[in-house]
Amino acid sequence: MESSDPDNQIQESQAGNERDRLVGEQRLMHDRLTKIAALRELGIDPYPRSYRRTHTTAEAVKLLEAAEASHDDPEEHARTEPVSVAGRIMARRGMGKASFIDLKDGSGRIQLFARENILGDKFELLDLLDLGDIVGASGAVVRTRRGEPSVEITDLVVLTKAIRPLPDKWAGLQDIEARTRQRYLDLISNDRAMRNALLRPAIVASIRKFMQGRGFVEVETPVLVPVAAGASARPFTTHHNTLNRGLYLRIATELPLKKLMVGGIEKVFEIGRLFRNEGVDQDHNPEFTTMESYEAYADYEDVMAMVEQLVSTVALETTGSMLLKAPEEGGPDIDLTPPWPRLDLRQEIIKRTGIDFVECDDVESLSGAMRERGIHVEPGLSWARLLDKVISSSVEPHLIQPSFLVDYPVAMSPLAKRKPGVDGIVERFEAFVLGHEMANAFTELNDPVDQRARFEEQESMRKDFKDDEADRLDEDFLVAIEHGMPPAGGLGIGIDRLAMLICREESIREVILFPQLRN
RNA sequence: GGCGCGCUAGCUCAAUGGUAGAGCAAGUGACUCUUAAUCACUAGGUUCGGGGUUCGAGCCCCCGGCGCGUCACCA
Repeated sequence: MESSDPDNQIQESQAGNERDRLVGEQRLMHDRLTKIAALRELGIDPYPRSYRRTHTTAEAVKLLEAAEASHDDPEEHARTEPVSVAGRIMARRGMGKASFIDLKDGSGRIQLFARENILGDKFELLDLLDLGDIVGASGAVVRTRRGEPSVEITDLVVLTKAIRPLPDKWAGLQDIEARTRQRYLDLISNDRAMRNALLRPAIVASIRKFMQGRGFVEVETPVLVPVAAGASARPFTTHHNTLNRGLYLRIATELPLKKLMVGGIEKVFEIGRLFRNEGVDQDHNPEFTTMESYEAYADYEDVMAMVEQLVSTVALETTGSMLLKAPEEGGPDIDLTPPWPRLDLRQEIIKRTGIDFVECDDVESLSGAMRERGIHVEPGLSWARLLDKVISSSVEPHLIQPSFLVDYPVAMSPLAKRKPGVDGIVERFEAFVLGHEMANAFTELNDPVDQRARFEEQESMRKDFKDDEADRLDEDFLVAIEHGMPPAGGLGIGIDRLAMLICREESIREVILFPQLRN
């Protein structure tokens, strides 16, 4: 470091002055950039193009355990063949002529044990390393006196110098805004964030496997659509320049999938992103993921059986159990083992509120009954929207263990088939766990004349109640089913909600890597 | 959108209206089995932004920004 060249000394002191002028994060970055320059001075590239590792950290630990298991001389310590590992420096404990480094990779962590007498000149490299840097290290895996599996390193390679510091090594990143805006820091420093990030794709893979195992064909249908139909929601709008026409982002995949039913794909499903131009809160994100499936010749009883099998199987595959233990923050254990109770919607509403929607069959009587029971009534809502409110405020919160609400009023369900022999009721169910709706399904309406009438009713609701979330008439779809859609059972299941359940997270933000923030 | 809460060092958090602090991270030094290493020293602040009240504001008031919670709606 010291130099007899006076110019050099002046430069060094100027550099020192420059450092003194810098404050906070600027100085932290300056120090790291200075180390990068020093590495280059030594002919070391701080960003080499690749590194050949022989073992992940988890594999290295396993290797040591195997060596110890086949080791017969208790006097001598087990020692593996040399390995090469790579990862991010998470902590460092310097001991003068020895140093301990915690290295983290995608599989776990391992300690690096650096000793000057073994590493030689390379020991000085440690002075140029920082927490957050990515390095490669090689050497035999041994166990230290304190029992920690460690790579006793003979070689150390800088793979990436970081120029910004990591979050607090103990507390991690706490601020929810920073955790979502800079999810990479969350993933590095919070184990639960990484667990969730990996659990969700495992859930999706498991769903796909389940559906494919039952002979369902996965398809992709358009995100950009001329009519945002198939559900009750406000759509996002966009514009195609060359075609010079307005388009919507889809709010459901239901109608195109049913067109494929007409076409003869008898078991079909799609896992995809939907977009709804509505609020952001603990369990709503404007873009979210669903799995929708349609099975020809099945009815909603078949679908109910499939849903309880699907959800319990996915939980078993991804967590090893159908029993979801309560998280540390508290809450009930959840048992997903089938069968789940089937609860008649009408009876459940009566049980919780005393309101019988068969008697309160118009807006006046229903809103009156709601007001009597202290349920806030927004003026100008349709009967269907009012009843939906009764259900979500008075029934859903009680559905903690998995259960099905069964048989909905036709006014709430424009795409579901009427239940034979029961006036005003359709064959529809929703699945609930922890008070959240997980799935919505019905025996699909395939009578084209009735379907057209239902759409027209929705259109008039849009006008009469200024309900811009009412479902929309899709002429192309009606023409399709006028050619004959087989009887079918359909399902929509919220992947984000399912991920929340299996991750035992209360907020949708914890299972979406980059959720929408407010404003 | 209404209401409530929050925003202080890179990170995690303190601070009766009265000199803005600690731990981690950083820098210097000591240390060859540590693991939230330890020990000594050093540096690091537009207290989210703007206005106001006050002798004096991180703290009280007003306006704005961002976030969270809650109410309403969608899965």
